[in-house]
Amino acid sequence: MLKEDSLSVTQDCGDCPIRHRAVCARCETDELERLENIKYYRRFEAGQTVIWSGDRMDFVGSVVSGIATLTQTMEDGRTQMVGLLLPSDFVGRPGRPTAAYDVVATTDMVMCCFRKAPFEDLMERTPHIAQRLLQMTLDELDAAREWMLVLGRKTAREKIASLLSIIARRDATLNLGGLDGPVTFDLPLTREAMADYLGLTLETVSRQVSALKKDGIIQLEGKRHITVPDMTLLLEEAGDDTDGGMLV
Amino acid sequence: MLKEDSLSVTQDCGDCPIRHRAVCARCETDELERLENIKYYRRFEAGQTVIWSGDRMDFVGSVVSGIATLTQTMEDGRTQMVGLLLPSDFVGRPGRPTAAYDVVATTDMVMCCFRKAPFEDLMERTPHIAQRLLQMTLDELDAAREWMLVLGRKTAREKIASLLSIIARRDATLNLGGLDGPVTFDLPLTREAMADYLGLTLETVSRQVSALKKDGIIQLEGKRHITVPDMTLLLEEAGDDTDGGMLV
DNA sequence: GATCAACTTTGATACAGATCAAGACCGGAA
DNA sequence: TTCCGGTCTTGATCTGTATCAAAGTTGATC
Repeated sequence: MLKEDSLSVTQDCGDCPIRHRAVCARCETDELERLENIKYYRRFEAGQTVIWSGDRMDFVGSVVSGIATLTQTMEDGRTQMVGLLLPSDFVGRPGRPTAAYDVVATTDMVMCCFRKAPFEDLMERTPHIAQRLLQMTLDELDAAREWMLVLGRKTAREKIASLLSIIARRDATLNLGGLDGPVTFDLPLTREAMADYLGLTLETVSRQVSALKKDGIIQLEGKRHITVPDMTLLLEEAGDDTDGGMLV
Repeated sequence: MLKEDSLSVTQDCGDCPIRHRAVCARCETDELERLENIKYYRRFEAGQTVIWSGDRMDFVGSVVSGIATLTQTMEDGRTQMVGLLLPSDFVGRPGRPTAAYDVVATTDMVMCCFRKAPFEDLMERTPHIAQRLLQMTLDELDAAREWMLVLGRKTAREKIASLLSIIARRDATLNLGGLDGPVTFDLPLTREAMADYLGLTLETVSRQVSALKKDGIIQLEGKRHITVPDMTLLLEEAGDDTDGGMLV
């Protein structure tokens, strides 16, 4: 089974993205077996906390379905989301005993977990796992840096447009591709969560979403269901370069 | 030579941090030799551009001395610094042909470079290099996420204090330790570069630096030489948790 | 020692987004 | 059906930072 170094998320084996992301055909079959042996699933409900910052964390894993957020909070309560975990994203850090961020499920979610110690052992003996994780981590780093530009230099309207673009893009590539025609998706975040991701207040988020709607850049059905008639218009609002350079 | 898996930067072999960072005693000696063979040095003057975003990049490397910045620029000129490269920091991305950011030397700088293709070959055959790079990249990712909190949720004054803390800390650990007594260092950045890092204007940076000086949190000698009489006061201004959790 | 360019500081004013406040909407429970 | 809590929208006002403008400082060069 699994004889290609595939980057895609759900082909063949629908249950466990990490197998596609972290291992490849060059790994020995019995290493795959071992990975299989230390794997287990955890199920979370919307709103449930996966782990608190500072807590002991004895597993790593990846999101199978649903969405989680990575957030940091200051003593006075100011909150910044530092990552949005969509299906296939990796969670946890080999070589560190405690969690650095709060991880919260924002929708019902399933994670595929590996006990950390055996996973680290395995990583030690299976070079391509570390190489695969390195690529994934570099991608996350690029995404984080992309987000630094959003947080530091973009206006509220541009921030909203950037966030919607990212969600639309991820949604489109995970499900039925095509960013050419109209794109439709459900917002997996509350206005407050969007605000925490964008470094804004929830009122500002609400106002800017309304403004984008009024200007015809997006269509709203209810509060969460969004249609983007023309993605290029949205990307223009986001202030991005016209190429498809955006990550996440 | 080099018989420990050392994380420190300049012991034993003063000329090339990457040897300490990316390799370790478990690697074969002849792999070390090969690493040695594909290595070369490049020297940059203050203000010189190492590479432009989008350009072909056929090397990876690390900073030996001096400081460089990683920046992103929007079409209209808005600029966000997404990384500060201090001695021992790694530059470049194995597995990607072009640079994703502008890299500019802000002081005279020396880099130790490796041609990318041979380096990737070597990485393929020497597992601990990928493992080492993974750890370094995870550290960078944490630093980027820490910075997202700064950009998204901190006030101008807190931003300045955060930046000064990071520079003071890096300076202290690279040179003569001790964050207990007063800490003295030279700012390696112009007010404009600080602004680009913090998502502010240079005028605001100037005002807030003056304010911190007036309040006795820092002392200024000339425009660039800074003394922090009491680091705990500065960290308080930065709004950080009291523990030493800050990264970079 | 004078000149010049780059960098920095300081002041006056404008504005984007925060804050405070009030309702509107919507789904679930009784 | 009504109530209720959570979520979202909208309005009025305030404020931190940007913007525009001018002058001060420093160090290099002639």
